[in-house]
Amino acid sequence: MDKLTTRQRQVLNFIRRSLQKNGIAPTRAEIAEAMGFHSKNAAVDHLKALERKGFIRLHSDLSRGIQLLDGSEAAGDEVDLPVTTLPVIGSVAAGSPIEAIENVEQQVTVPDGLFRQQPTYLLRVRGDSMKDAGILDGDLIAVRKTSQAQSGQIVVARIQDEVTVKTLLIKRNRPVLMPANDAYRPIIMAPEDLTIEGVFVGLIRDAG
Amino acid sequence: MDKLTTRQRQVLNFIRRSLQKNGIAPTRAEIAEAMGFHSKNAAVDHLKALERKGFIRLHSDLSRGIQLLDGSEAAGDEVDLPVTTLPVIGSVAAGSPIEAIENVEQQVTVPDGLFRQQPTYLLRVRGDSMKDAGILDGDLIAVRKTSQAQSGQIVVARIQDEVTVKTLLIKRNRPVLMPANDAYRPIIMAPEDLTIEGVFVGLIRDAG
DNA sequence: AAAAACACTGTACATAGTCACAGTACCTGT
DNA sequence: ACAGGTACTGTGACTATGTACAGTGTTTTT
Repeated sequence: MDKLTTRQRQVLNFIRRSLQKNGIAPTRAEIAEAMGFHSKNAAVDHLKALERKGFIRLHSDLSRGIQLLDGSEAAGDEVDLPVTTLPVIGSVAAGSPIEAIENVEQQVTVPDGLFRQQPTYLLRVRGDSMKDAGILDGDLIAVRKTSQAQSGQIVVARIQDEVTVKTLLIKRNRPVLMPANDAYRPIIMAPEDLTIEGVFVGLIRDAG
Repeated sequence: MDKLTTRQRQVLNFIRRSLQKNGIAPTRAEIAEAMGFHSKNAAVDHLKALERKGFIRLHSDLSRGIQLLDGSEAAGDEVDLPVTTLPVIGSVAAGSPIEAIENVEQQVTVPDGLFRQQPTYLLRVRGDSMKDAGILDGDLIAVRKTSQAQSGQIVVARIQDEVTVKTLLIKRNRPVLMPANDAYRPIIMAPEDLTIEGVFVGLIRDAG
């Protein structure tokens, strides 16, 4: 589906709102009036563009024959949207599995799809070693559990008994954990000492 | 609500089916054809009866202006978890109210209480002027709408027709909008040129 | 038994609404 | 520099649609 221009989105939103409020699609004239056009044909042009881009379907010679094609239906107002409750992991006790119940600080529910990759758990960040990557002390990061990660990804890693968040780089076959803060040093490791706990897929910050 | 006759129920059901299937109400002629009438006016009579009994509303002189009133859509409205669907505001059109429906890019549902202060809307951040505050290009920030803000808060402000996110400082009774990026300059303003649209209450980032 | 509602047919007309044609202006990518 | 998309204004033809008026016969309610 093609991208819409601002104006086209405005028209689409007006149609959607009309449909929701009145249960009926607007006419060209109504669109023109709502948008401030002096000619109905401005609306016609937009409708053609919306149809060409696959957002609506126009039924020819049919009064108010505008049908929305993009997911959000006219009638179906509230669907039970799928949500997942994720554990928030606070400070991780040395040596314990990261997801151990003891480490669960609270539960936070997030709607599925909030992040393009579905997270497995949330981790409360301690310290500012990743502040230049926009990850601050106290932030919740969404983590997808995996033991695989690629160079360049931000990962949750375990070194011996400590859990840390860093950017993973692979240099000359050796993993390097890069902080995003000049005050910290890269950590160069032997592959066997590094355990990837998961990859960073999103972030939630509460400014209070 | 009065009781319907068998025939009236059939007509109502046809309207409902039509609406569901085509997203648009039928005309008198379509009803007549579907029911086997030889005259449109048979349909008209039924519609009048349905309106009188409170099942539909007819918009006069309006093509396909049949609105269902019975609580068919009320069903399935139950939410087990308190969530709020917030509009995501993309680029804000010059001069338009920030929350204007035309600016809405998408809707995102967040559970109540995810942020300590309940946001009014989400705003997609453009540019990196706040990167040292951990707000990056493309992030969604949660904004609580208010015209009041205190020195030190991160605010969504409007200067003439432009909307921007900055830290608000009040110095010698003059508002200063501070970026969090050395490449940008503080904006010192006359109080009357500054409109506070809301305050920053949280942030959501999708790392994809 | 009469009134009122139900369930239609049939004609006619005004208006609501779509859509084609013509034209202006701006902006963007090649 | 040019083609094509975007974003409109303006006119007018033609069609779709709603609705009034005038009937016919049947069933239900009072």
